Amino acid sequence: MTGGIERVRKKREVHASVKDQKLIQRRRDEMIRGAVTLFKEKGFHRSTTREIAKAAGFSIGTLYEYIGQKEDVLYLVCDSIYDGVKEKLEEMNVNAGTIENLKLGIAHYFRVMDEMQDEVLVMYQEVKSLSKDALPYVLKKELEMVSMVEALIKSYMDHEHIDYRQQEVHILAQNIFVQGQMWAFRRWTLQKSYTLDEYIELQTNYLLSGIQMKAGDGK
Amino acid sequence: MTGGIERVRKKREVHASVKDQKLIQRRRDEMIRGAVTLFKEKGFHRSTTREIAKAAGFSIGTLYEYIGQKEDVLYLVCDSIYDGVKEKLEEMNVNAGTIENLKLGIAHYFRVMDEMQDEVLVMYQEVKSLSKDALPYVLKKELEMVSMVEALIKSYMDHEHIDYRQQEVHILAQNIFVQGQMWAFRRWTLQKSYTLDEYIELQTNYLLSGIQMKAGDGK
Amino acid sequence: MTGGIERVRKKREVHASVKDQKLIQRRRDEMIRGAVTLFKEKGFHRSTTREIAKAAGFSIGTLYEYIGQKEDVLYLVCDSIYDGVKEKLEEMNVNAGTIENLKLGIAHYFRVMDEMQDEVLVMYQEVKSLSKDALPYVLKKELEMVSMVEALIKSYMDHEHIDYRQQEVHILAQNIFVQGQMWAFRRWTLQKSYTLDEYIELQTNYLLSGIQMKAGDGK
Amino acid sequence: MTGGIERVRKKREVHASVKDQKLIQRRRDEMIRGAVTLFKEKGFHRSTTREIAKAAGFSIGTLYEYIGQKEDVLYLVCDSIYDGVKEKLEEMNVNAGTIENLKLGIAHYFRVMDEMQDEVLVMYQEVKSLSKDALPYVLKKELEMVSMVEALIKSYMDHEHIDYRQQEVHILAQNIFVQGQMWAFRRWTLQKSYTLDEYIELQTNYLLSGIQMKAGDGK
DNA sequence: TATGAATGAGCTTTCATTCAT
DNA sequence: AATGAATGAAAGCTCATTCAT
Repeated sequence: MTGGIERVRKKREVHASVKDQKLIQRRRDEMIRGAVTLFKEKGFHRSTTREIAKAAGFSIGTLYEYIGQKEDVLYLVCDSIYDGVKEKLEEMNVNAGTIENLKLGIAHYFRVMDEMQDEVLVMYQEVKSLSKDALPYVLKKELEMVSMVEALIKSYMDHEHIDYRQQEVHILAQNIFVQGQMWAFRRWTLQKSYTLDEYIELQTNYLLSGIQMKAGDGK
Repeated sequence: MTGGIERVRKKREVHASVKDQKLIQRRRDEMIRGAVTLFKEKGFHRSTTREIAKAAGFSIGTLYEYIGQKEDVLYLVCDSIYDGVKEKLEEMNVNAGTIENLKLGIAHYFRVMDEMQDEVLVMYQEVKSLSKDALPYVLKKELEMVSMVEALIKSYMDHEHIDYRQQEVHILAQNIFVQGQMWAFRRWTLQKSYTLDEYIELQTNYLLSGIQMKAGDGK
Repeated sequence: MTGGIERVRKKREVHASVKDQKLIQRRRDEMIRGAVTLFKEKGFHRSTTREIAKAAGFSIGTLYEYIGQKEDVLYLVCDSIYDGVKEKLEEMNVNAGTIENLKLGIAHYFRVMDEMQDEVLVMYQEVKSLSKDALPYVLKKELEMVSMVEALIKSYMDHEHIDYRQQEVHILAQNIFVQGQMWAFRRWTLQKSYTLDEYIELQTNYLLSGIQMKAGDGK
Repeated sequence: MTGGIERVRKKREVHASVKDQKLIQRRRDEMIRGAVTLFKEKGFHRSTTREIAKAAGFSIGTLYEYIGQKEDVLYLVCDSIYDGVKEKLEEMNVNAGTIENLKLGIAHYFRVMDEMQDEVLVMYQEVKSLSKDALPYVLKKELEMVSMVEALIKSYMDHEHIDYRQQEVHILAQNIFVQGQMWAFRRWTLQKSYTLDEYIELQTNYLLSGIQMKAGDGK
């Protein structure tokens, strides 16, 4: 099912009748902004193309000048959210490898998830609606993000000369990644029990205890 | 959005024209079985009521003798999956409180998630399609399941006289719970890297290191 | 383009959701009747599916219970017209081989074309709108009709022991066939200049002079 | 429907925003050339104005500088094809009235039909799509062409002092005219059975036998 | 209780036409 | 004179739901 992910390179092409690339970018941004709001509220399937066009601020005819089919909107939205998240994550470049750095990195990731929780929610509820065609492009991006988390952990472990197995670091990265999303998609329960700061502290302590135990062993 | 969860008591009523309760139960079971297969493949929105009826083995007219609207099928499916999971979890009653017991409990939960991964996937991809009306009933069940995990941890901690804050145990339970689902809904990447046993071992070690560090502190 | 005609055997399948074959036949007959009237006036392309449904006396939803796509209506119409023409032609079985018989046969064909001129017109204006898929089935029927005319001529020639080349009889049959249709699709000019009887007489004389000259030669 | 034909005089006006008549002519020629190719392949209704513009080598905006509505393209195309056919027919001016001349004239007409069979096909498949408004202009041209054939026959008959009724010559002209078109629009069957030369010979023999029989009677 | 034909609101998508640049 | 982005009416088609049998 996902065997083709590794081979995915370029972005998926979305058909546009309009030729002006600048304009395409601008209109698609408007489209995405509107669509996120809409999908947040009603989901992709319950949103009509007319509603999407309206939310974007143009007519249905114009919408179809910039996409080939309804699904393209979903792809553009997912793609854009990933880019947004990735960009925000890259803002904070933390490679020093100290324990402080690791903590900061994790906290930063959780805060990004908090800021973009609507988008994260939309994406997580809707990716599965993407066709077999578009899915790999999005999943590839997700893996890239997990890799970023992984790099952060390795940077720390290398710096501290902690011995680790690739598998362990990988699963740890996945856990952190999912716990970040959890804050968004389980907010109906989590955000009633914890503030963001509490959540960050609890999860960080917990994550680090796992890592440091290892560190204790390793030394 | 979910403020009403606590007040939810009875099951949500699903309209049926037929009176015979036994028959209702039988037909709905057939319906659910067919629907799960269908939703697994095409999702709720892309499945038509005709397809659901066919998969269940009866006519569209008959389908509507046992439900009020299409969404009811989704509700029944989600409800039934939760019941299924819960039942399986309850099969293994592990309250001894020993470390072995905790490990067994966690492993058991992960194995149940593995066995029912299709169902878990369906549920996780589709709950968001439930109306405001039906959602609370389903979320309530989810909380019950988290509570089961929580109880398992507490039982261990109490037995070991480990000091803990409610908040910590709660987040731990949520983590375990989500990690179990993760095995199902991130199988596209996880199940390429790990066998179920590896996954269980890695996650258990990791979870316990967090807990035991605590234990070390506590004593 | 038409290389596949010879291999066409069964009727082209037109999708129907309804199962009752009797009902399908009845509804399709209603549909065809309405559609012919409509196509006569506006042509296939300018007629909407809603108009077709209305002309047939049922809703758009019902229309699509009996066809798979709009084009199927055109196919059914063309198919039905051919069947109608063929049936009428077969009513008069003229194989005696006398000159009187030949004349009667030709006259009968022209009269059928006159009776069904609306249908003939519709078919001639719209066959080209059939997809590559459906066209062969219709062209095959046309060839069958030309063959009927051909048989009529041969029957006469054999009876009169006239020597003929296959090619000549074939082209003669094609001419008669087309002259019959001509009465319908050039009615805007022909029917202003001639009554049907005049037309029949003129064309018959003309056709026979060609044949009989041959006969004179042959003897 | 066609009662107005006789009163049709000037060409139908097609709206143009551009003033320069030379330019209009040039652009329309480009347009017609492109459109014929397009209509040949997909028909008028299935061709979009964008495609027409593209095939003509200019933008959709420019297209509408030279026509008022889509249908005008069809009118221009039909009109142009008629002009083309007529021009070719007039190339060979055969009025000598001899039997040779008649044969040559008929053969020439058939050869023109063969050369322009794509155009003939397009025209015959699409005239019916012309509005009530434009049709008379085109039908008038058709009658003119039938008259040319008629003149050819009369010229022969007069020269040979053959007695004829107007009606007979008229129907004969119509037959020849239609047989020429037949070569184009029934090519799917005719051109598999005959070469053009065979077709010409067969039809000519046949036509002449009718005429000469008459001649024999007449004397 | 079971059936499936009938319905029509509503969906996605197209495309002739306009008009500011 | 030329362009092409914008428009929205209208098209084909689907499908949840009803109801007579």
